[in-house]
Amino acid sequence: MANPMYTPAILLMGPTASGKTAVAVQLAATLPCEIISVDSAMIYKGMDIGTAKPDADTLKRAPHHLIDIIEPHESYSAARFRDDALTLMREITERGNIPLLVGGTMLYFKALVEGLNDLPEADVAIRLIIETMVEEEGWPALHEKLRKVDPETAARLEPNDAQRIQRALEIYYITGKSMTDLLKKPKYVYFPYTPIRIALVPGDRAVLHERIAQRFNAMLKAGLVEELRALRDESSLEPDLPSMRCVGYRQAWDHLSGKISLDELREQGIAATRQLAKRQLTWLRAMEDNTEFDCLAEDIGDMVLEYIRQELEAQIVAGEE
RNA sequence: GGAGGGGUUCCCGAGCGGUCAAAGGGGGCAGACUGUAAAUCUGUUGGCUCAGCCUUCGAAGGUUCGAAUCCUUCCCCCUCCA
Repeated sequence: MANPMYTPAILLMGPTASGKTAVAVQLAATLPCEIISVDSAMIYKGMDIGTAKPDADTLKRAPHHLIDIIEPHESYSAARFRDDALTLMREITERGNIPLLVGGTMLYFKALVEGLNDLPEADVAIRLIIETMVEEEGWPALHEKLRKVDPETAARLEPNDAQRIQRALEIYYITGKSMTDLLKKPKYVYFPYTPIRIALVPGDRAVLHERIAQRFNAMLKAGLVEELRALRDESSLEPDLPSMRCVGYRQAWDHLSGKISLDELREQGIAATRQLAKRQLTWLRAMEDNTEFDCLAEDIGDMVLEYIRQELEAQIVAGEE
């Protein structure tokens, strides 16, 4: 079916609690597509409640790729996502289906479509060394070190931006080259698809905030704290793991450690979710070529479906010319 | 009924005669973002015709050149003794 010149892929983006899953499931029920999750939290096995993972029944009706692919003590990356997603997209297309990428991790979308430069992957040993240096000297000192080997990157990073300073130093220690130099090399963008980009955006932020609060309360009722307790019991987890820094789990961890009360967990968890949604909206505003839909609209699913149908038709027409 | 403590900008909370539109934190808002991204970081946060002016520190008076800061009365809240 697929015209090799115009292989469509649907990108469905939106902040947390915008109802992406519901729309995706509706699309999957109607169109010949397969869902790929674009979500840096749903990748973790056993983290179901706090990540608002679709339930077993939904997953049965509308299977999602890239959910439950690693353990909470493991880590993932934008680069791995890109590889995984491209592999899946090829398989899906070969089956005659359309890849439907759904999620809120905008860096993953960006890495997928725009590609990544050739940079070394994370190195645990080197990060450990850098962390030892931090304990002795602090981040501003490391920022100074970075300035000596990569002044351009140092100039654009704040002396407190621990994560990015660590990454820039890591790149230098592994390759002997500055991040600046490596980013200057042209990247080879492989993305043989014509994307249909859809952004689900709330027309009224206050309503989204209300939804977020209700959903977080529901998560607590559903046993978020117990879920985390069980995870901690069965494997040795640390609070600084990427999985344990996910919204909700981080606060639940503090609660289990006795640092905060249940009410504080509720309040802080809701606030952290709102802040996440805001950052996601900032990403969406910065991205060009998205077609926006008000995720609070009643018939949002139908509207998106209709739009996709039109776009697919337009692609076919364009392909025949 | 008696003895104390307190009411501060959206919230918590510092200030205790001028340098206070008022520290700090939270929240909000805006932004950044290349292998941790649900992460990490930055800016901003009374109003306006904006290098100035106006309105804020429970309420109303008063002292003073000048008060969120001192005095008086009143209204709330908390603790203790009855």
